[in-house]
Amino acid sequence: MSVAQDHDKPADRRRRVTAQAVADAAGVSRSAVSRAFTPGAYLDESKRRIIEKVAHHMGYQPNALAAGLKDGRSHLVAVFVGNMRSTYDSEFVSALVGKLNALNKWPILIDGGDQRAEDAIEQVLRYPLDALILRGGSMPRALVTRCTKFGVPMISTGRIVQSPGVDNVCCRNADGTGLAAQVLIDKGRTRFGYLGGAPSFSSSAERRLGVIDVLDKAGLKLIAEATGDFTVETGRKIALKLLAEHKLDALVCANDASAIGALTAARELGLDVPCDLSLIGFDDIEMARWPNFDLSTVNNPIDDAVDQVIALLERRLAEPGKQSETIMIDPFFVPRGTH
Amino acid sequence: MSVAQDHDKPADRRRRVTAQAVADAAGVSRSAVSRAFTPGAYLDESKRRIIEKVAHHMGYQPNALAAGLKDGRSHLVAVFVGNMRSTYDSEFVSALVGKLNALNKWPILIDGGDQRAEDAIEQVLRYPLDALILRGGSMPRALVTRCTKFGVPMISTGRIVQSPGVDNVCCRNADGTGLAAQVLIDKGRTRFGYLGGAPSFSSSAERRLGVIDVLDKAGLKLIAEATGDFTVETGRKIALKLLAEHKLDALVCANDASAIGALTAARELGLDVPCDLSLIGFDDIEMARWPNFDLSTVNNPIDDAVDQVIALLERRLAEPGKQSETIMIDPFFVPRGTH
DNA sequence: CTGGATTCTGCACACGTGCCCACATAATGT
DNA sequence: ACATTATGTGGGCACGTGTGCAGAATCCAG
Repeated sequence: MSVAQDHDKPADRRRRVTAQAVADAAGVSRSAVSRAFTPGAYLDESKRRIIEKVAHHMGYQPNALAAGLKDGRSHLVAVFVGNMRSTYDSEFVSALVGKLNALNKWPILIDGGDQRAEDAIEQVLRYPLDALILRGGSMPRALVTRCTKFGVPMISTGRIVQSPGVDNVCCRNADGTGLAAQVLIDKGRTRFGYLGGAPSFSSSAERRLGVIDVLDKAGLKLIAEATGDFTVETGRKIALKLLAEHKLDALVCANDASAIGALTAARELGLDVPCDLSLIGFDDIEMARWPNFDLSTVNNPIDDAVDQVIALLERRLAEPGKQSETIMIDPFFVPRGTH
Repeated sequence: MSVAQDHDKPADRRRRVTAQAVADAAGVSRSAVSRAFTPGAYLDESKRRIIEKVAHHMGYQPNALAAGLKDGRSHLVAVFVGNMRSTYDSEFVSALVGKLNALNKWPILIDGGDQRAEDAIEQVLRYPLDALILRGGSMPRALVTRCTKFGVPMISTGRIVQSPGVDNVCCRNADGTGLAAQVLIDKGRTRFGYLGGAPSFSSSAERRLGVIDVLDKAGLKLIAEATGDFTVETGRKIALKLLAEHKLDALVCANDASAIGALTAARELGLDVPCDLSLIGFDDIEMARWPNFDLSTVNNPIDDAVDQVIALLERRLAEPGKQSETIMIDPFFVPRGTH
């Protein structure tokens, strides 16, 4: 039990295997070990093989903290998620995490829904982050400038942040709902309603305008509208009221969750969807495809958006001082059974 | 443009503000700055205030990489998620992330569903992780031993990993489905079916046994069973077949998603739930509460489980050599409209 | 054998911090 | 007045790595 380790430290807490230990065991210098783990480095092939074998056996990997300290690049990326409970955000983050992993960038998740989110950001800035990715939600202006001051590149998606040094990836929301509205107009619908999300979210406002503009060109107007919070439960509650008070034949919703809530409400009220009422969502989450919903909706392309975020990240790392960009993504209509 | 920074380095890439820079600006020693950011440290109060002000103005925070390198504790926690698309796992991770953030532990997410997950784990081990948390899914045995070799404490939840140095938090699955089955028996149901998940997941097997044991005590047997993959789509497909081929009056499902699929199937087949058929899920995800499902289910307590994971983490960090523990969580029946 | 070219390797520095230690100053006790 | 204690401060080491540099080793042609 009291047998000492190779080194004479008290070693109350077991430390990591170090490059020096591997070097000693393999009978080479520490530099050689370091080179064995550096892709383009100059090292005799046979020696490299020996070192790799010994290292694997001892359970050695270069310490990423030390490496990051050396070259100022941590490979850590903070991901600030507005609302992790939201289905779309959750699908988005899932895709994002997968692609970051594949790139050997490590996503640190921060729950923006939490009260202490600001504090969390402040704390996580202690790491020299490669970037901070914002997914939806709203981050206080002050925090954005604070991050810029720390020199952390920011990439926002789902909400445009107008600030020098912040790159954006965003969906052409108005185009999306415009497409949907046009389909309904072509079908002969005339009595339109809009079921929005929280007004502080620009996406809901943009989507609303998309409907209004297209209606306007056709000489039509919104007959009724109401504001929810992007969730199924609230969507249902709001829609029950909206549909009872107004005789609508078309309802465009700010997102799929709201639309699914509205669909439930319509059925509870005895309305036949799509005969009596056309119903359209936004996002095209997996649930929209379920046979019991079969929701007509606007696809908000996750893979495209994530790819653009990754591309922006790589460009930004290659050229830290570059002009900030805003990439727009084109949504498209997905016809299913509710329109 | 060619104006040099305070220091005479070429500074092609802008570096972080350092403690030395703050010390120079505030007219104190670097040690003083360090102390200003160390909670219990000895420093004149007025001096501390000055330093804090200057530091905030310059955008200084201690570099967590350097600090971690120094004391061998990175405050990073890898979270390996079996399937981020699963609703329950996503709710679980959301809760876990929130509580880790509150503790100033930073969760690095790894998507276990991805092909390259093994490689990702190998790479992320370069960071001296405080711990590795496994949520569901299945991690290859070899990787587990590899992590242990690296001295990274592991906490598994949703699936018990029998290995020295791995702590576990797990639900008493059999008890849960047993409770549900008993309720149905008391209601007079006799013709039971079980809709399971992938058999490689121990949770599904345990839940199945829970039903069988209770049926056995009542002199009953499973009439039919089928195996899905925990998703709504597959649940529906399997249930369509199962319900068409057997005249059941009770169907216990391995999880809520399967149950919701089965509910859809039952309705498509014209069955009245709960009159003709009692249907019970497992997990109690948010969706189970939606009025259009109103699913009777077994609550698989997320908050309790996450709290236990956090507690285990803290105990493990306080005493790295401690015996590994297995904490069992008690699920409970949630009566709603489908039984 | 010798000089030069080529291939390989070890030394030592820097990255930014926390903390121990020695020391300086102020406060207190005899 | 001096000894002793409390309080505050700066110097410097260690954490583990990547890499420039100079020098060692090897090889080849003359």
